[in-house]
Amino acid sequence: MRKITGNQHLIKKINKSLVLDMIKKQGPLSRADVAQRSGLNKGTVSSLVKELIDEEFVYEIGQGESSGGRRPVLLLFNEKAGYSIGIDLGVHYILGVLTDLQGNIIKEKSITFNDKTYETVISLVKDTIQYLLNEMPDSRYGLIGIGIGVPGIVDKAGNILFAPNLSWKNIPLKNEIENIFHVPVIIDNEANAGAYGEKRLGAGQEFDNIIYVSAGIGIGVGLILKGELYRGLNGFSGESGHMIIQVDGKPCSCGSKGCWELYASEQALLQGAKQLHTLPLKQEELTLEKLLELATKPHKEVIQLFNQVGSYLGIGINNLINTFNPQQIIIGNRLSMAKNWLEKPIKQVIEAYTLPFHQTNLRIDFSKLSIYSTALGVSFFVIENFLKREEGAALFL
Amino acid sequence: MRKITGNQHLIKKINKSLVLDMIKKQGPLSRADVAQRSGLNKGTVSSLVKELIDEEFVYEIGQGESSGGRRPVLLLFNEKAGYSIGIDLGVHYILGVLTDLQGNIIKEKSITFNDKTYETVISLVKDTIQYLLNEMPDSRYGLIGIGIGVPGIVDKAGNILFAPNLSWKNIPLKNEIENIFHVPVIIDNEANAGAYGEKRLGAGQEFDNIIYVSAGIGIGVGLILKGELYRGLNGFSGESGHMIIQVDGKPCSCGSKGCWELYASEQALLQGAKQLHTLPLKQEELTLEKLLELATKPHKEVIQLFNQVGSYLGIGINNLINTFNPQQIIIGNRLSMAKNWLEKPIKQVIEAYTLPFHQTNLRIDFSKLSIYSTALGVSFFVIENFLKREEGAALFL
DNA sequence: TTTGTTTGTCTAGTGAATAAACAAAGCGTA
DNA sequence: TACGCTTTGTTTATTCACTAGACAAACAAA
Repeated sequence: MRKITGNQHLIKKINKSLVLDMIKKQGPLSRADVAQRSGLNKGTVSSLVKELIDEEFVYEIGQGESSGGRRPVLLLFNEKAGYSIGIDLGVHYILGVLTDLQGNIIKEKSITFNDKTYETVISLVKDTIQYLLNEMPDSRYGLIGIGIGVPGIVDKAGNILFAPNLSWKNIPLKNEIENIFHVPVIIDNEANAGAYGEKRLGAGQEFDNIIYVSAGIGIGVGLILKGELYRGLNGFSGESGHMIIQVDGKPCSCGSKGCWELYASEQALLQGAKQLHTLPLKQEELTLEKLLELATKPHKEVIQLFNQVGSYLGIGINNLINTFNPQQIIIGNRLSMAKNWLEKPIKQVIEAYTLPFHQTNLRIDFSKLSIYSTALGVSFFVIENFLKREEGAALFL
Repeated sequence: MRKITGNQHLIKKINKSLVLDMIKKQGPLSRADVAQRSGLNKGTVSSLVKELIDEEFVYEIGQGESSGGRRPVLLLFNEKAGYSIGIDLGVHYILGVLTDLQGNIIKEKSITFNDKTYETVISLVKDTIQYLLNEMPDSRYGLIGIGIGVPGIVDKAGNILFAPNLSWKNIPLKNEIENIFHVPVIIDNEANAGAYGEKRLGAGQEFDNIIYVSAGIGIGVGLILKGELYRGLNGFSGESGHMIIQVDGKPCSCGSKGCWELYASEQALLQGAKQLHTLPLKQEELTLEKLLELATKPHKEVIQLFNQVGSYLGIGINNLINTFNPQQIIIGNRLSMAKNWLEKPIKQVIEAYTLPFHQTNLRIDFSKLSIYSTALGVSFFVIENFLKREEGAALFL
């Protein structure tokens, strides 16, 4: 049993990481700015900045305006010191992004697939990574890692335990990718990644208690609590799609009945559409995209369908709000494309049902990163992991 | 904007608190034991222990057995260095405990009341505190604080915003008690307190991700995530009793419909009992205690009633498990008295409905502290708060 | 008795932070 | 233009907490 003990090295890590974080998020700043804002001594800041410059995480961009004295030397985070790759592995598509250390997309590549066998898909993933790798500019640290978001249950060792919509089981994905590319690989659930993406780069940057609702074929949830992703005991948190909202309701493939995602997902929408006989579509043409087209026409019954799905989304979100008292709900993944028809019913349900105290200071937003939430999220996992290792932990944010 | 910076003071605080914690939980230990287990240098431990002895948090109990060399001096946590008072303010009762710093109950007092007006009840609370205060032994630090758990929504400033079952609104309880007794006062929701009590002193000591289900007149939930109590943005988390498990179900006094607690609480049980016309009880005699008596006879229909409530409890717990992936569920508050009839249906529902991955390494337990969960929980809040401050905190601004 | 081990203290040294002095570079005004 | 005042960033001396290692005391076993 080893406990964490305090020593000077820990202090330095904390402070160095604080300084870097400040330059990263609030830059350009002078050394004096950093000292003043952090409360650290000027000398301390100087010495920490010197190290950061040596490591090429920070550089000087020249002098700023004087306010009556010597002109400051402005410092900027060197977002081009290394690059990260994030892969959103969906049920029908792969979206890969190459990002710099600030999370800016340098290059992206997306493909769709129909053959879901593991061999086929994983080969496409490798191709995508290789393609992005070829496009990567030279830099001090090169490729710092690869992140992959998957639609399924992932354990903390990076194995996909179960991905129902891909029909995959027990896949040691992290090992496989690490063995090929020889960089750290992070595998996480698509909803967790999306939540983190929105928190760090998207709609949730100002908030610390966020529930990200990934409404796609099913529903997954990513929880940002106290500013950090909450993963649960084994990393399986967020399977709220299988929350029962209707006792003895529709049977679900998970073995339960009345699960939320049976009423509020893309699948629920398409099921509902099948029952409509007034649609100018063949059964095999039924897609979310087509329904969105119809809704814009506008097609009354389709809009009503969206509204109904929105109401059910609101029911589950109500449950989550009463339990978590979050500051923000972010709705992401494919259904967020239907914002125009979902937003109102969701908000109506919450206004009517959710406890009044839990509604104060609460925001309901839609994804800001749209299709990039997950890919950027995993990419940012990799970046933070890298900076932590290089710098020492970002203990306090 | 002030950030937390690292300095030597922080190191010392971390290490000192580590040493104290170790002696507290694993004592009696020698200085050498502490050094070896913590990884700290022997000299460092010696100097920290010297301070702790000066502050009377630790004392030497004499020599232990030698294992072939000089005999060790054994150290023990001085749990009598101060005392804390915890009050469980229920809907019909007040339970007060005086505890030492280890959470042992030195004295307790409970009363019941029917007049729920604030003035009456608060006067009883004050009497209870005063009674316990009179019983308190002399000690270095005396009364270190008072904690009060209440059945309602409490904000982070210690105001009771809303306690439906007491018909209270906007009560600045913390201020009022502090002004009388002049010690730090902590007010929290009854479920949060119960969760913390079980985590630190009861059934949850070994686990870090726990959901405590306080099943009383209504249902509240206390969340222990990553070993810490999660309170949400404003401190309102855990109102899962108002999770909708039946869309368009029974109307709830909160304005919503189909809330969990309408089907799975003490109130639900009594409602159900009212419908039974075969009971040898008058309407006004209907209480949980009477029903428990009947169940032991055994009375078939009453047992069935308990089973039904258990099943519904299982439904909501299923929802929480799928969302949180906890390691342990603890069922507490009054309904835990019905363990014999509730445990089986709860476990059956979970086995049948909850995702299999979420069931591995999951425990379903009942409260170990029984009626003391909440009172001990708030008392322990006070203790931890005190120890944090005494050991040179001032970390957070 | 002797030898080796364990405990706990003491001393010297290290690393990181702070305070304060200082040099460099600018502005403003007489 | 000259001088004083500000602001920036570096340097130096000091403080503080921890570590390593020496050491004395206390003990078991041979």
